[in-house]
Amino acid sequence: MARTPQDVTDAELSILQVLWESQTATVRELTERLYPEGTTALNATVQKLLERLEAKKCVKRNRKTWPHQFSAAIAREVLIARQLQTTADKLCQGEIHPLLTSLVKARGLTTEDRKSLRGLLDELDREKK
Amino acid sequence: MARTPQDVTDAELSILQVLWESQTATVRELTERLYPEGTTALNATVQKLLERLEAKKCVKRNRKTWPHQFSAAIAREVLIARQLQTTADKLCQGEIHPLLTSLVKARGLTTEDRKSLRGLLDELDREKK
DNA sequence: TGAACTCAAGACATGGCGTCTGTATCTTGG
DNA sequence: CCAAGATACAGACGCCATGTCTTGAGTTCA
Repeated sequence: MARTPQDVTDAELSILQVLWESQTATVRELTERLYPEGTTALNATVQKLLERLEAKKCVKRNRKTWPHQFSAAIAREVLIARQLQTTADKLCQGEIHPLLTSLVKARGLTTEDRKSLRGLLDELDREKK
Repeated sequence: MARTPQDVTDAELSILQVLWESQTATVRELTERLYPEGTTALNATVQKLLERLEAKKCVKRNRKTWPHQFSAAIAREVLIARQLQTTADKLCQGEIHPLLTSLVKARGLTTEDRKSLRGLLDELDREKK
């Protein structure tokens, strides 16, 4: 039962979080944002994380500018969907219905939440008919 | 950015999967089921995994019987809910609505799925009114 | 009692992941 | 054009989570 590497790790995710709201950033900017008290060695850390994110196609790098500009190459929604599928695979043999049931039953759904959900369902019904 | 241990690891989950369908099992039974070709050393592996699951309160052990009988102490649904909350925390600041949206938009929802979802929503509306 | 099985505690190994070091490359001010 | 400072890149390092194994003690039954 070998361990399976994670899709996007915690440190990598923290970088994506910043990029999602900043559109674009340099290594220095990211470092200052994520490690305000840190040493300059952390620049290399951020660089490495970006390198790995780039390999995973989660980040785009613009090499034309100096210093390089980084931006997210994957939407938060895609990561959410991927993560949900992973959960479904591990716990429900890929079925997503149990996940839906769980979420709907969870406290925390407001009346508006339910209304907007119904709207989504109606849309699906219409396009599938 | 220290790494955080997992809730239930893959190997641990594979044990729970068996317990969920068998109700109860011994170490030997679990080992034979999970590692059909394995050596007897794997009995200790399974034992260790059970020990950790017990510490996490995911497994109950009946010490009155010999050999000990193990059973799941946590429902699959609870683990699903927990995992979903973790995803929400990491990717949506704890909001679950984005998860719902993602799941509903994903292909794979049948007409019956949508119908049963509506039923759930109706139920909620009724009890919250 | 002795053989076979089970339990328990700890050690071990692999590898993921965050971090750091050292060096090459680029840019800018003088 | 050169020196100084910043950035990029490759590789190494170290911690620890996690799956596995070793050893020795406890239990059952013929």
